[in-house]
Amino acid sequence: MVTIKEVSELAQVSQATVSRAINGHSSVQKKNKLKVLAAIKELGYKPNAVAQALASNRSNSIGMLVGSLDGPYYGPLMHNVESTIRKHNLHFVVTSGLESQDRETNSINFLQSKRVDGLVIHADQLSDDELIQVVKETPATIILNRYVPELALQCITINNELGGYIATKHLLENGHTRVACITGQMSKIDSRDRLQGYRNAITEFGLKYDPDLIIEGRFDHQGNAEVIDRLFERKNGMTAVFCQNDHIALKVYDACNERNLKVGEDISIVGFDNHSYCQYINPKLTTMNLPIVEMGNEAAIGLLALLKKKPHSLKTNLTPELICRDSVKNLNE
Amino acid sequence: MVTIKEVSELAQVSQATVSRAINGHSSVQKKNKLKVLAAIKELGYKPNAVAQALASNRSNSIGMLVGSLDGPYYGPLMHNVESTIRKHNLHFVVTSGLESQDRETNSINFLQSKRVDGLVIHADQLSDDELIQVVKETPATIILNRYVPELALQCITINNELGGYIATKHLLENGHTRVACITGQMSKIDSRDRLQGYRNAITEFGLKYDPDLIIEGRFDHQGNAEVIDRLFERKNGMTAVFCQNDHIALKVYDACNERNLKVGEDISIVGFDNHSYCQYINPKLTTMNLPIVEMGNEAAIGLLALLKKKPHSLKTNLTPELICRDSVKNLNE
DNA sequence: AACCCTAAAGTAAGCGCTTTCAATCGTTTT
DNA sequence: AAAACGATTGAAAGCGCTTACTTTAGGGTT
Repeated sequence: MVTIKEVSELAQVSQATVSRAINGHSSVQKKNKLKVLAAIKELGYKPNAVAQALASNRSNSIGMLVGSLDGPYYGPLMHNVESTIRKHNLHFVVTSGLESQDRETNSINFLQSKRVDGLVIHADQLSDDELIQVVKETPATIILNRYVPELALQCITINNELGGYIATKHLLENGHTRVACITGQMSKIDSRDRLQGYRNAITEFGLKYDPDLIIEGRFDHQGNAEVIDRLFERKNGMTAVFCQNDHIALKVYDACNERNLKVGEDISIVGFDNHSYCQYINPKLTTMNLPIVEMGNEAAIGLLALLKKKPHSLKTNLTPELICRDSVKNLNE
Repeated sequence: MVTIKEVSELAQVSQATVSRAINGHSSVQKKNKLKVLAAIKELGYKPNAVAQALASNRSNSIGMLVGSLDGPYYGPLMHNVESTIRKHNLHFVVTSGLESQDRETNSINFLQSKRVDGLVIHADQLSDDELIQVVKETPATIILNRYVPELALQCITINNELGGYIATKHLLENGHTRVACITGQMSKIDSRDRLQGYRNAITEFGLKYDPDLIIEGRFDHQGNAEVIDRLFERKNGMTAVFCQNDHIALKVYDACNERNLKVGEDISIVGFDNHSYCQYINPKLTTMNLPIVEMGNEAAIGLLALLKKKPHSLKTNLTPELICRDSVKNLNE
């Protein structure tokens, strides 16, 4: 590996001058700058980022923690953060937490040990305290999908309550009065928020909140089939169901098929997440689109502001958007 | 930030001993090791990975270049490489090349400047020469989905020819004799390989290769509709079509719908890629599954071997697998 | 012509760690 | 008991860069 020393010798200037030339510092004579550039080219010199980081205490890179490197949610999120970051000549490092607290802690330690200048964190398992601790070490940190009061200016969340409200309202506006809701795990704040949105809509429409219409499912693939069976067995007169995510909605499709009920006709469904398969299933699923792109962009913008220590006003609570497709019947017509 | 110096002072040993204790070197008295560990805990010391890397010329991390951080192909790939890598206590850094040569070069430079110990590269645009150059600087490099003769032992590819053969054979075995093939861009090696597999199968079954049945489409979303129209207009008597990827297959579904042809009945289709939506469309698409998981694992295993300079025998040409669903009719019955 | 300024360059001290080499010390060998 | 040895440790020299601090040189002042 060729070092700055060799460059300085070939260019016949000091290492300091080479360093200044590389980093676009003022006060380097044009003549010398050209000599340096020529030498760099001739030797094929590439600065050692490790040494640069150690000496300058800046790494010109930002780190991101996501739940998984795979999947329809994190993919676009990483992509959007990265592309903005990159435009500002910062480099991007991702690690995954895999919904394990150890892994999340470990990943953040890794990023911090690499002395990233900033951090974008999407953590499920870390406690508020831990997050506060992280921010203490890496002040330029943006936290996604979590609200920590002490870090209010650095948190970006999705307004799940509003999302639940919009989804439910859509059903109500289409004339449904018996709208069921299958939640995710109630241990998750997302589930509770979406359910609250559901309640808000129900109330707004002068209906009564009926626990018979509510059942707790799971966001992942486990055991929703039985839950849905139970919901059907309740004979609660439901004509529509708001599923708190698309996986659940898919299972309801299956349950309807088994019972010879036609989705979008006998029973209306609204999902949540706007998973890519929503447009391929039959009938196409009406669902809530998560503002992932927006979240990625906001995160990057907020981060850049933090790095420059500029005051910034983040959009901190993003609104999901209703995507109307074919799984909801309008009873008013 | 607390440094090794402070730890050494608190533990009343030299920095060298602290360093050795941290890195699990032999020859550190148990007594001292405990003192060091206690001091580390008390101070909350975290080693500065940047300094470590500079001093040791090892970073304990490996880099990966993918086409995009988003998407159903790269997601699992990253995930699988990462999980194996992580088990070996190495860290993982990804960057994306976005199918631009500049970006790919830039990304690799970034990773090399961070002095990653090894590299996994999935590059579309880099030339063989550039790849050889990269390997010269970072010998522990695995190249995905490319075959560079000079780097034969470090390349892992998917056997597209075999995949095309298997897909076509499946159709032939189901009694189809007029099997069309819609290729990707013929400028891409994948397209040519898959087509060659098609030819092999056709020949093996004693049929004649008929250019009337072949048409060049695109792997992405652009313009396949017209191509498919042209194929249909040829009135070539086709009863089945092998689509070189699932996007194309999806377009053929649309074309069939427009013509009131029933997929899996009037016309049989095999796709390629096993995109997640394949199981959600109607009828479910029979397609070739890419061995992405296997590729990720092989890459990681190969990389670890290279790092240890152990000889290794990589599985270098992985076989896609036929996933039978409902889009192929058996004419023999 | 003596003086002062300032832009540009050089010198050298780290950044926080690893690692070579030398020193120390309790043992074992003869 | 002297010599030799191996196991631990410490001292210190870097790793390749950045950056405060100094020096130099050229230009403008008086």
